[in-house]
Amino acid sequence: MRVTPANRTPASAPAPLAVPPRRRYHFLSLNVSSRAAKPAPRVPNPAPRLSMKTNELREKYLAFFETKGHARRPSDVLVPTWDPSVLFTPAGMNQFKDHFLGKVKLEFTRATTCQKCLRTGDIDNVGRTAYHHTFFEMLGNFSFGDYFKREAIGWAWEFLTDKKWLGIDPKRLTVTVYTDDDEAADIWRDEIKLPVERIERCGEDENFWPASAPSQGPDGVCGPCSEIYYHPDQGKAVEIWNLVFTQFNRVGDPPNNLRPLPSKNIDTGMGLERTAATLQGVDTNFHIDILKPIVLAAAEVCGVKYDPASDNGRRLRRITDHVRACTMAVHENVYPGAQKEKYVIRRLLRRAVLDGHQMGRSEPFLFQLVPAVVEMMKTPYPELTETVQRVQDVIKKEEANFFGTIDAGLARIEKIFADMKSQGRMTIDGGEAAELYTTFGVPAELLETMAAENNLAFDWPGFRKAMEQHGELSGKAVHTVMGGSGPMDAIKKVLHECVFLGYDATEATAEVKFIVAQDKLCDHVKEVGHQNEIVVVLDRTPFYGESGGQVGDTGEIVGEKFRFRVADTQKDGQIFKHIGHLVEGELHTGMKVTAKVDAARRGGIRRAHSATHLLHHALQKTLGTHAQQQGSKVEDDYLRFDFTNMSPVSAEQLESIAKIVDERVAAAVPVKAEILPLAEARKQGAMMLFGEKYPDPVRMVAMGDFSRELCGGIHLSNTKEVGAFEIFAEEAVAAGTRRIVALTGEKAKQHVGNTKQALADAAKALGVAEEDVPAAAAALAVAVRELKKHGSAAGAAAKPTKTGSAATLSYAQQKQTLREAARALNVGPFDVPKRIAALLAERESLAAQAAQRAAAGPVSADALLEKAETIKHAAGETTVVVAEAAVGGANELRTLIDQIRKKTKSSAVLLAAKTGEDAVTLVAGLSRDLVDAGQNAGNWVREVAKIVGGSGGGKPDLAQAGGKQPGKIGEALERARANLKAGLGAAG
RNA sequence: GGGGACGUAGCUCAAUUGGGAGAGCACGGGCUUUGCAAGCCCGGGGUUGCCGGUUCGAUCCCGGUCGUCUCCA
Repeated sequence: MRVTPANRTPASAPAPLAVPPRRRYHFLSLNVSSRAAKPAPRVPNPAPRLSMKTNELREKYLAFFETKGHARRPSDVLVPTWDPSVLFTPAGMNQFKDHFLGKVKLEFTRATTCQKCLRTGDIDNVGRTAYHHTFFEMLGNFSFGDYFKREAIGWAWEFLTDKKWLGIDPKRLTVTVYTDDDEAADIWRDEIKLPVERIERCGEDENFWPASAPSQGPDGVCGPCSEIYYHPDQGKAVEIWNLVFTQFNRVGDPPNNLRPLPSKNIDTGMGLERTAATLQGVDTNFHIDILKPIVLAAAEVCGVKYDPASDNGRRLRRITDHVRACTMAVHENVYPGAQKEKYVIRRLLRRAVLDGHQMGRSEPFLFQLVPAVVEMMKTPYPELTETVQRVQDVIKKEEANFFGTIDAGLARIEKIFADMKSQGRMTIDGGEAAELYTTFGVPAELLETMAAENNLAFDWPGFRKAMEQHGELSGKAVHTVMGGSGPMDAIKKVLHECVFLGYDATEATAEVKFIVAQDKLCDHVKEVGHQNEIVVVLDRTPFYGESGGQVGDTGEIVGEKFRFRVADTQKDGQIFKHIGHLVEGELHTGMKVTAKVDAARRGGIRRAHSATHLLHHALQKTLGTHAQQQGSKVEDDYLRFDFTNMSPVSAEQLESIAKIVDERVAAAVPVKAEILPLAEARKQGAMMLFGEKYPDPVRMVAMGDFSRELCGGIHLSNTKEVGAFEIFAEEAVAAGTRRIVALTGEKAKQHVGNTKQALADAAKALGVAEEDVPAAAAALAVAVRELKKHGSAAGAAAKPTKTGSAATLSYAQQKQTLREAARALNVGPFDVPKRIAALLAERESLAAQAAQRAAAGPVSADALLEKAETIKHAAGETTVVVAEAAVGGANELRTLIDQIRKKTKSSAVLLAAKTGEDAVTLVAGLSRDLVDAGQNAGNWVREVAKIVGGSGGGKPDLAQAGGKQPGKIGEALERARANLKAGLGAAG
């Protein structure tokens, strides 16, 4: 007889419905096929809501806690850029960190959420097990110093078992509590009336948060927890809800290191997919109502049938999980990339692509699943529907990139595997793995998986070492900047910070605190060799140290009888390093000095930096909010700005961007910087830049009401001071990232002048109106090409017609015209006049040569054959042509030789041409029979070339040579005849 | 910013120590066929990304540059 929860005897010990064995994760073995073949036996009292939809569960949870006075809050973003401690939101409590710590004013003390989460800790299990995901949703209810264990436990039980809510049979549930937590255990036993044998006490590694906190730490807020398990008809129990009671502050190591918190908190987490799976009676999360359709869509796109127990079944589940994670992340503007959260997304995407590749896909397919994901997820997250196209574009592009290298990468991998087999090696070399990764972008984790499938080990230490070397090699140029760790560490221990005065001043008095020369701390220096740089550290400084993309200041530090030229300023933590050379006198620590920043250069930097913010604003306005900053470099009236955009920015868009910036400059808007709490800045809508770790409080730079950015840089006081703004270039830096280079102030004005000048010069050289420059330039290039190829150009002499309508072009048009001309000539814009001059000269000289040849008359094979002589030798009879031919180059000589060969049975031809004032080209050809007889065209022509001061060689049947003395062609040809006859042993 | 790979016909790719730039597909024309599918014959199409160096001679070697991919910072 089957034992079901309903007919077990609670009295027997050990309790048949015991809490499952302790494990960090609980999941069912995925044994779907046998289950499918044999329907689950009837349960006497099946759960009444066996078919509850996931969306219904999510809504019920939130609604239930609303009835208990909770504020329903939206999910926080998947990638919380405001929280530098995590890459992705790992749990529901993350957005309430400050609430728990009492750092923010509480507008509510009870909250409930359904949070989008992403974890990669168990990524290898995804698809293989029933319950592992990367992306998942977590339901939770939270108390910030409000209710505690009694309510948390009571409400959890009510929600799970009450017929109005989930209505789960109480007999299917068991719980665990922390070993010391009598309070929780008593509530379960006395108030919930749960039999004691269904309450298990567990140690700190399982029922404490963070795990093992009491003995091992970390210090900080922590507490015991209580987990609720669901016992299905078959298989293992599932942990569906974890109630965390944060009631302690851990200080130091035991004993007596857990201090009670004045206000105790509740933090609970219920896995949405996992609970849905139990309620829907399916044995893997991937078969619930919001995931199964994606699995099936993946199967269709991949052209396979979904067989849950097969390899492909596992691959399809992994694809389902990963494409859902990627969709949600890309929707939030987290694109696949090389670092941090971007790399995580890239890895997920590539893993899924590899799965598809193994099922026979060779073109992007994941992007086709985006609509299916959105369809399943749009009820709780309707905003997903607005970005489907962009998300698909991004995913497709990344897929295409990887498909582009995957074949080369896989070919290499196969070769490695084959080599290893033949050599009997069992471990993938770390160096090879690193090369594969750095060249083809095959993530090491992927290679490791593939190696395992071939029963090969993976050399992780070797891989890491190789990557370290790669990193050193790549970073070498950067790291040669002086100031090793030794002296700087010592300085930081003594001097914690250096007061920065540069926001308000470019000059200040200060005291020399440290001098570093030759990587050693010095009390004084007097070098004037200027070989190695010296670092000076002051107690206060107006010099800006390079950070946030803004370059370091330059200038001078002067004092009594000395002058130190600052070539660069770097920031090491809070210490400013003035790097440069002593150009006069001696420098001692303790000296009173005056630090003077190069104010003109600083002015240019300020213009460029404020312009950067205007540009960012204009980009977002023109291209959309996805055009977010990816990095920038701000120098003296020069800026580089990288941002997210999938395609090149069109000329029209660039014009619009420039126009917006110009308008903002003309509007003369004040620029204000203020220090305020991070949370407040976020509330005011400040733009957070990727990858930057913001301190709290932060500095926010605002321009009017349109731009708010967190920025430590130095800005203008009014946008009008930017002066001129000129976009210099737009280019790609990486897939999905574009770069705009722009100039401000003087440099922008100069650039405008240069552009106008270059176009004017080009027009003058070509003798056409400015607007006709691109066409004329293209025609010129074609003419030169024709001349080179055919020795004559029909249209070469025809000058482009000069249009009388010299309509003055606007500057934007001039810029565009010059760019078109540059593209036609394949050079940079400012090289256009130079290139045109070079082409004109080349056309001139080619035309002259052509004219010379034309005067000498046409050269034909027949004409040459008329002058041929026939010689008899041991092997037969050969037609010999040794002559000068007035042609343009080796190609034409070869053509003549070919023609002679076709017209004769056996031939030996050596032709010479004067191909320049002091250049001779010789080509020799022998017919097959002569080659077979041991003759060699290479030797023949080489000997002859010596006479005209050159050398040569080639293949036995055709060879060429060159020389420098056209005057000796006649002599050379004599020798050629003589040598040939001698070689053939001719009778004469 | 640095390391690596790649860049050849419209597309996919070849081209032995440096020695005459090719194939397949696509395209155009013709033939065969009632038509289709297909087959056969012929043909057009190239700045070997660009600039420079070495060399008698560079797709090939070297330097630089641009573009794409990739990794590191």
